[in-house]
Amino acid sequence: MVTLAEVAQHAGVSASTVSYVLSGKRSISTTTRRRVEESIRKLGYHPNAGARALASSRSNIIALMVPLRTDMYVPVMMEIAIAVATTARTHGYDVLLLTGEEGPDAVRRVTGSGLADAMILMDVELDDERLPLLRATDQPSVLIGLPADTTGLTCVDLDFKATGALCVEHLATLGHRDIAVIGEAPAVYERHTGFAERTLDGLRTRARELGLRLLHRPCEGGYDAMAATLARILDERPDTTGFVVQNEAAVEPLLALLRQQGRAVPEDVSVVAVCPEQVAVQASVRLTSVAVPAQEMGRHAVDQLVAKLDGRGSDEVVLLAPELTVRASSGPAPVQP
Amino acid sequence: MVTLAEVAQHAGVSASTVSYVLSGKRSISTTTRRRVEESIRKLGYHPNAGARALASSRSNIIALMVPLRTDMYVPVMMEIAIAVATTARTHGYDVLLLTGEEGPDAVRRVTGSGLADAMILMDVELDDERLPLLRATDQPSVLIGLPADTTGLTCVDLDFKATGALCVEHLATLGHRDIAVIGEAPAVYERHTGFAERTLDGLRTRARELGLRLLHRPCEGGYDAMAATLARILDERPDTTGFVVQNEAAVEPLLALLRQQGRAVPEDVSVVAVCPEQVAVQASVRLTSVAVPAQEMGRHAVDQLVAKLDGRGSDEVVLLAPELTVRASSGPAPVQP
DNA sequence: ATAGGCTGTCGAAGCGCTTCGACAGCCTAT
DNA sequence: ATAGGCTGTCGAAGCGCTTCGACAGCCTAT
Repeated sequence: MVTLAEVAQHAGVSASTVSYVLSGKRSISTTTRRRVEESIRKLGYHPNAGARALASSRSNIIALMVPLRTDMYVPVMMEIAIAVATTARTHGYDVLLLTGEEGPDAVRRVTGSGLADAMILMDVELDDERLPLLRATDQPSVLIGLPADTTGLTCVDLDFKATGALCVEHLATLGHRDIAVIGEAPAVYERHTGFAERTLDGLRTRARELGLRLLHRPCEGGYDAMAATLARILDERPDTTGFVVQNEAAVEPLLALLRQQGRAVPEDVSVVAVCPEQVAVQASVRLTSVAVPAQEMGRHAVDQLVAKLDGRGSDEVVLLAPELTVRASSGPAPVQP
Repeated sequence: MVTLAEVAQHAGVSASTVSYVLSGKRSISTTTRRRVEESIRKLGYHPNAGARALASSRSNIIALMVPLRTDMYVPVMMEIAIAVATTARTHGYDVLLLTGEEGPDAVRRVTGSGLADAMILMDVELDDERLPLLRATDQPSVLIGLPADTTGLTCVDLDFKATGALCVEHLATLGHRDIAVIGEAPAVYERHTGFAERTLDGLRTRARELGLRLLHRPCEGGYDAMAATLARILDERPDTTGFVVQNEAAVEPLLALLRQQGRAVPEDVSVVAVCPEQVAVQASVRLTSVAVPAQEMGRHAVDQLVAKLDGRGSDEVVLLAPELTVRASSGPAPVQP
């Protein structure tokens, strides 16, 4: 492995000069800089990460904690993770992948060992046990998701309350009066993952304001669960003409069931989904949807974190505004017979 | 931050003694060890990662290169990534997440800087430009996937040729004579990702051996593309009764289309999928399928890598045997009218 | 003409570990 | 009784960087 000393010797300068060329922290004459850069290139020099971390007490690494479960919103997670890795690189940072498995210990380990300079936490629960640790340390962190108490924390998330409101508004505008919400699996609500409850809050609040009737039913993914849920909904509210689906795994089963029962989309019933763009576009009916802006969330989280690391930026909660894209699954409510 | 020197002072021993307690590389008396461990616990000591890496020239980090594209086999990728992270932790390693974006430069950077001790590469293409670099360096690596030339490389993958053969055999046993393969998107074949071609090879070879007629059509995901592909297949081979689907995004559209055309599954046509378990189970018909053993691949790759890092293990290609699970989508071929 | 201030470069110290050689003190074999 | 070999511990060197203080050499303002 090539060292900085070797580069210095090759260029005929001192080690510190090479270091300053690399960091730009002191001015270096153009001729010297050129010579050093040439030597770096010729020798194929890469600064030793450990030495650099030790000397500067900066690892240039961002830790990303992803949920261990692989059963839910996986595409969104993956998209965020990749956006984080890509954006981090543009700022000169690498990304360390941690699973939620270690829990709070992971936070202690990372902050204690200087493995990473900062952390991004995904899938934060309303009352997450890692939060006190984050507040206690001076290592910057950003949450993707919104816990119950955000004091002293920086968070990025989609504005799920506004998302819920937006879905209801869209259906209301089209004349739908009875709306059913196909929610996430019951387990999601039990874990108190904030986004599900916030969406529901937005849906309910706006529905009340607009005088609509709203029915909410959690639903496991898959065909059988969806069939049971749909049957129940149509028993309870036969006049339902608008559906809001938040569970990706329920989207295609719902469409299949509606088709099977002779309910045409969008002529008889309208469907609005909260899901990644790809799911909306590839579904058997192109879905009117609010996209979860996974890439933007990942990018934003890193930008925030880097700002903090540079001494800029501060604690704040950023809620990204939802955007509803109208596609082929929603239309005017059928005229009452 | 607590340092090793502070622990040493607290325990009343020298720094090297603490180091040896931590590493176990020299014998330490039980009393001393207890005392040191107690001090470590009390002070909440975590070894500084940079200092350790510098002194030992070992970072205890494994780099994982994931593909940048987020448009394909995402759940599989994510499952592998999480299995890698989890397994690595059990061996005391952390995982650095790299996207394919940097290409070969990422390999140079990692090996040159000592950022990681070893690498795992996912989504390796048949003639990947990173391979020469891997062969040239003495840093251990494992590929998930199978390039054209595996000399000097360690690879882990599902045996896709056997997978193809297994699907054909299953349908043949049930009496199907005309089989159609819904393949991956054309772009996948153009990129020469090995697995698609190897599956096809297995399908064709076994079909020939068993005297079956086989039609292969690449297919983009989604409903419209699937509709066009299916129409074409049924025009060309109206007697087709067996389908093998490799593209996850085509599964549900295919089932919907078959239903729509009045072809019952499995009474009229049988469907076998190559996809993650979850997709097979949650589909509108529970699918007979060969699962891609993502977790096992990730775990195996790490185990191999750690063996190499410990001086055990050697270059070899491990192909995991496919397993076909019979579910509700396949049955005896219909009796000829 | 000269003081004072830049600009560019160097040398040395230090970051927090690991690891090597040394050796004190004991045990065992003769 | 004594040589030789363990066992357990220490001190020092070194890993490859960053960063601080020092200062030579020049320029500019008076």
